[in-house]
Amino acid sequence: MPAEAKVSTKVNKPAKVEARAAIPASPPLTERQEARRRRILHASAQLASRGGFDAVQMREVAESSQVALGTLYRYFPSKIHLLVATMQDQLEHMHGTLRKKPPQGETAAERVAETLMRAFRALQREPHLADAMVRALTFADRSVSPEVDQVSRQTTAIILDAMGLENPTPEQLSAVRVIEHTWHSALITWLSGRASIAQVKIDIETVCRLIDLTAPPSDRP
Amino acid sequence: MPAEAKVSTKVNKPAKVEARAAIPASPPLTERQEARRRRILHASAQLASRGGFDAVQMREVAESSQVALGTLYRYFPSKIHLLVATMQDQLEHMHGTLRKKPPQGETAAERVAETLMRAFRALQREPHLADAMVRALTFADRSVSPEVDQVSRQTTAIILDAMGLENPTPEQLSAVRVIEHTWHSALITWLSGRASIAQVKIDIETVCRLIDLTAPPSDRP
DNA sequence: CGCTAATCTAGAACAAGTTCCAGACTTGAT
DNA sequence: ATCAAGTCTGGAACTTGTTCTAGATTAGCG
Repeated sequence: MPAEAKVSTKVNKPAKVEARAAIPASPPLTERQEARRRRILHASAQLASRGGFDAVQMREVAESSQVALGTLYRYFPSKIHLLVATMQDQLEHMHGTLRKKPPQGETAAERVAETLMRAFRALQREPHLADAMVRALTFADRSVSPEVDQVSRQTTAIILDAMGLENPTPEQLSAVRVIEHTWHSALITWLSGRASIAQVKIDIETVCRLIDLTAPPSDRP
Repeated sequence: MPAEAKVSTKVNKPAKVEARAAIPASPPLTERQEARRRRILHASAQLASRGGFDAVQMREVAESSQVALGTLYRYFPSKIHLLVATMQDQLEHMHGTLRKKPPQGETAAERVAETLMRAFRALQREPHLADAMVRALTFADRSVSPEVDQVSRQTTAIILDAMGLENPTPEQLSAVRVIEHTWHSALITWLSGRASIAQVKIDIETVCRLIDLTAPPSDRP
């Protein structure tokens, strides 16, 4: 009965909307829909790379990706949703890249710091894109929680990878949480010009010390 | 030659504006101007307390504070500036309150954690206000850097107060920076419903352990 | 093939932040 | 008291995110 599979279910909430999870669950998209989605994300990243958050204008994204404005909103119910999805997309790349060349450090703390600094350098290459994604991430309200959570999980996975742990203790998970907090907030201070790259480095290295602090049993093989 | 002292100097930047420092420097305001400023901040906090960030609408703020829209924008060049100024205002209160009853903990880490949790509980009493202020703070771009920096300095002061240190070492200052990062980011996750109050507590306590880690010489009297 | 339900498109319409403007009002200096 | 310069006001206008609508298209099914 349907045509192209439903993209998302809209509800008439007074002010905000909800979204479709970016996880490969949900109704599967047809090929053309998948293509549209890709075009949109590409346009989003492209525009963001130019002028950051402000340069990602929904009408422009729609035009660039050859899609009607209404369609854009069907795929991504708000600008924030779009940018968070863009971030998910970029994060996947990043995780893939990082996997290939695991960090070299001796201790878990060193490896995590190294990994985050590597990611940081990647962001420095596209500071505007970083701006758009991070601002969206921290500005997101409850209606974007699932997507933001997904980003958070992905980040956690990257950090745990760097630590090289199978069964992290609750304490270590707490440390990872704090590291993520620091990572996000440090990025923001850098993006808004209130902290230098060197300062971000120090902050990351500082917080990574928490890992040593929470590694009681065996850390070295 | 002038009338009421100039409030701020506007420049025709393509998209953004700049602001007057909230620090008691800059051209001093006349009494009526001070009163206007106060009315505006009050209206802002009031509206924020109701519906959070979205409820602070510039037209409403202007009306509530009996000021023309153009005047509101002369005092606070953007909604973000206004909310950050509102935060400065609230932080001063908070710092005063905290000064009166210093934290009881034995170690510096305990005292800082206690202080932050106290602040957190205060925010819980006005979650919408907290939402508006914190969202503005993290969404602020470069044009608001001076004001955001001021907020950051104030927060640092509160934490250092709690630590009870006169001459913090660079290491300790790094720890304080990381604590601030964690504080802001943890607040965001709480406000957006992605972390529970208990989780925030754990994160704060976890990061505060960094203080012990960076207190080499003498910590106990 | 022909249907039917859902999707997509183009474009208007609405909302809130921000900018502009002309005229009334204040202020400090002469 | 008068004047010049800067402020404040009310309101229109512009921008960009978001919503809505009517009609054209598409996908899968009988």
